[in-house]
Amino acid sequence: MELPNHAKQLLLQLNQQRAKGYLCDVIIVVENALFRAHKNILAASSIYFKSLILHDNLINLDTDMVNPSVFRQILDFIYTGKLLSSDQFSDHNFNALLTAASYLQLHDLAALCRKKLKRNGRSLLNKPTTSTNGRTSRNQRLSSTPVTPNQMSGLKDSDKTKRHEELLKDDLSEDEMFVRNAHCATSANSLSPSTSKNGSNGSCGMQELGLDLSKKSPSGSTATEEVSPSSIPQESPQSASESIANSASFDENTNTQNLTSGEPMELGGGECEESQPPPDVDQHKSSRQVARQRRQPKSEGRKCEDAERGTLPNGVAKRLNVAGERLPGGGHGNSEVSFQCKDDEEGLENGQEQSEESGQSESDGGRNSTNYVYRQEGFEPALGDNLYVCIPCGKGFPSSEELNAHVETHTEEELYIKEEEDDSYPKEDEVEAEDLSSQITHVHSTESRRFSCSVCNKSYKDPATLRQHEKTHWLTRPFPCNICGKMFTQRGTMTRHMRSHLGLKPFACDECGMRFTRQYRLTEHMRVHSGEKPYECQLCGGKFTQQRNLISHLRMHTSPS
DNA sequence: CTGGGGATGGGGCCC
DNA sequence: CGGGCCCCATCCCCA
Repeated sequence: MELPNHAKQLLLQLNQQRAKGYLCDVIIVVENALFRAHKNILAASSIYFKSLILHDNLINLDTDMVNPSVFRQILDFIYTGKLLSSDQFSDHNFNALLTAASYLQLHDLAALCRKKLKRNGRSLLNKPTTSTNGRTSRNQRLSSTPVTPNQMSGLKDSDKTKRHEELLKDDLSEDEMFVRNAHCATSANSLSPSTSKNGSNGSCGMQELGLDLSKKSPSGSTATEEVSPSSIPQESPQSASESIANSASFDENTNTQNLTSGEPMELGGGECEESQPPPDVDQHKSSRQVARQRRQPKSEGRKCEDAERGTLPNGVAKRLNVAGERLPGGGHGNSEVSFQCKDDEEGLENGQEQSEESGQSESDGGRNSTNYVYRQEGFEPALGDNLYVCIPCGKGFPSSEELNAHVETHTEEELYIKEEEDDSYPKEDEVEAEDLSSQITHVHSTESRRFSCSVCNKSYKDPATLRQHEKTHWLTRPFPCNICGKMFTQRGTMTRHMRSHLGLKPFACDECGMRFTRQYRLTEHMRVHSGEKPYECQLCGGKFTQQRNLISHLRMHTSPS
């Protein structure tokens, strides 16, 4: 007994899920575009994907072998078994597809392309011929003898680059080359409004953000062989899928990115430059790093636990639910959408309240749980595209910038939160922490701090800093994360947050190759190698490499136990 | 099993 | 806008 359409229906469902980001657990980065997908599907389609996604949730494909538009077609093919017929399927397109399919070891697709090219009478796949300019088409040569990623990675960089250049020349039409560049430029502009405002300078936005995708998940097959610490994403599959799904959810709601099936999420630019080989850090790998590699799965589980307990960043936790609620098209209610950890027994039926409350109380002490507007909270059908809502007046705005501008038109009295019960600055734990910190550092002199906050009386040296501080009292957070939607008061914090989404760690340790999202972390880390312990406990003489550990230690001294 | 220490990640915020 | 520091939270190791 066999259901005739079972496989077809299954694929259909999976493709729909992909379009909505449901249960997607891997991000594929192609140039500046992000694609979400399901690991199982990719693994079932290609040995190459299978090996890549085994250790990584963020895959960065070699941009010389595949470009975003081609990869979109490929992804569609993987999920549907069909190559959409359209005018765009020129021979050039099939060549590009063939190259990419070979690179990704999608043998069926490669065979289809070869067949199509052969049918068009232009295929030189099986019998290399001389092209009009007398050159042998290296693309076709490659296609007939697919280069496995391992083979490719075995090439010297120079050879690889050369080969890529050859492939590019042969595979991509002038138009495609143009599109690639234009794509880069436009996506730099499609970065968050704030970033795009700064212009792209002809480079892709990632670099402006300090986001180096190639460093995160190097192209080629390195991930298939040995997983360097840097290639292990910090993001659990769970959080990755949350991010993607959540991103999709409000993309669909806000039409800001207008995702369609397989359409790349315009992250806001990527590197136009050729992907760089990963730094060879394996031989420097410390035992600790190896240990960390080992425990990575556990830390993923930990994030699941965090989600359960609502200790994930509030925006993430919240969108986890919102994504389920607000997906358009009906039929995708909460019951169908589940981004829970697989071992989550408790479920998220009441998870929205949990994540909203506990999630925020964790990181923000609960202070902003009622103060700040999240886009989803402001999302009402009546608001249309004006999803950035000002709480005091209820007006909606299409962008954070406009909301920001609007907020500034309010008077201070309107803007500041009159919550006497919560405005006991500093809070108790802050006082305690300050007591501890005061044992290490001295209190700032207030003499030169002429500019004081009218809300909490904190004083600052210059008006700009005061203004920056005052924004922390605002009702809104003007800088949303493009991936999870979490809002931030400072753009820099949001940018930093984005790095954690993407597992981007631009700051590498020269000693062991370990990578960090922040320079300061690297500085901190370097003391591990130098053995420097500049922080000394005045009570017991204990020395520490990090100030925070000294503070933690001091807490041990001062605690009643 | 427990507590302390080492190390790391993420957010807030000031400079 | 980046750097730096503070906070909290967490993990792992080890005594």
